[in-house]
Amino acid sequence: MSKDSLLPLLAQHVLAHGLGQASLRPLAKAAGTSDRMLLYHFGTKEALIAELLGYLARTYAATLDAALAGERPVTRGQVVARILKHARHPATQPFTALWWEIVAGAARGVDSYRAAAQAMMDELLGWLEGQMPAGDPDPKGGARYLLTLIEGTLMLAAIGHEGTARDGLLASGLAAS
Amino acid sequence: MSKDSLLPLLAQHVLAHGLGQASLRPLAKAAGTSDRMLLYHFGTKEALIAELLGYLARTYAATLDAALAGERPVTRGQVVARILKHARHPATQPFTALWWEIVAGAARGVDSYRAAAQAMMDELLGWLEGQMPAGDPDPKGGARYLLTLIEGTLMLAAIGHEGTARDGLLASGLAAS
DNA sequence: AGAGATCTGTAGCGATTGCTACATTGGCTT
DNA sequence: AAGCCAATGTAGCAATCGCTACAGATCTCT
Repeated sequence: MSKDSLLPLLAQHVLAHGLGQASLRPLAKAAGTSDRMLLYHFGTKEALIAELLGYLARTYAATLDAALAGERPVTRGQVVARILKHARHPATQPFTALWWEIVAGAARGVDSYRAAAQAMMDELLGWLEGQMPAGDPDPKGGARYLLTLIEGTLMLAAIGHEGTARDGLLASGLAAS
Repeated sequence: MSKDSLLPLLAQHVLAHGLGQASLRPLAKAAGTSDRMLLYHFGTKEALIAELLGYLARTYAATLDAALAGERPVTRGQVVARILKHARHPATQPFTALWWEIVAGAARGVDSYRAAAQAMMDELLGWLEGQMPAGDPDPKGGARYLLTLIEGTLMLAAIGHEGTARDGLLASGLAAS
């Protein structure tokens, strides 16, 4: 059992139970090994979390590529709608919950959290830029504008303000339902 | 030493060190008392955190009212600029870091976190509605739109993507520098 | 003044934390 | 066959966790 085969199992555990409550023994149990072996492989819990965050970022990138393929949208609203549909998909929900934990860690200045958060946002931003409508007057700025709106929407939804988020999007003129 | 006099000291400690790492003995030390007494007053750590979150929400509301008073802006961009200036103020930074922890808890479904997050967003939304420019065509929807944009901007800034956030705002047409 | 309620310190419990020392296994090389 | 080295289990350490039992202290009301 190597690092690489451990990481998916560890990721599954933190997706289900959160990063904050993740301690070595439960993690080991979920991965079918012992705390002793986790430290043997990763050296330190901190290093384990850092590698795990990296793995999650790579997984997120792969998920984005796979789930969001398709022909290029015609309007900005369609771009937003596609992302939101993906983010709200039940299978994505555990990841969304974890995302805010990563943001919290990044906001506190923890390097590995910040790196993972940036990597994921870079990935999403790249996808957005590539999906901007063909005749868009400002694809680069527009992608950043949409990213900002999307993340604000997801945050409001995360705390139970989905109504506010919906009305905000409606008033944006993007007319995503 | 009563609950009410304890809460500000406890709040100061979690603002400095985060909610996740807050355990009874350090909290008690910061408040000049003992873990024994914290449990005497609040019954349970969970109840303590819940009351603390309520206190933080009330404090946030008071801070907003105090810091953001002034004549009504003329453009939506000025509304956004005023909020962002407040959020970026050094004195607000510890609260901003804590905010994402609250969001993470709310996203995981913890009731007290969700209640506090909603209360704070209600407060901010109310302030925004009251500050929308006089002739605004859609003050209610516009306030929600601005709230979404603002929170997205703050999130990107929290993870070190301030450049992306700035470009997104520029492309929004609100022209907040 | 005496009785009861309120407040607070001391000590400790059982569980969990990250991590380590030591011993053992097993396969590979020579 | 001998020896070496990576892999793994067992046991335990000191620290911390939330919480509780017990004993004084202090205060209030009659």
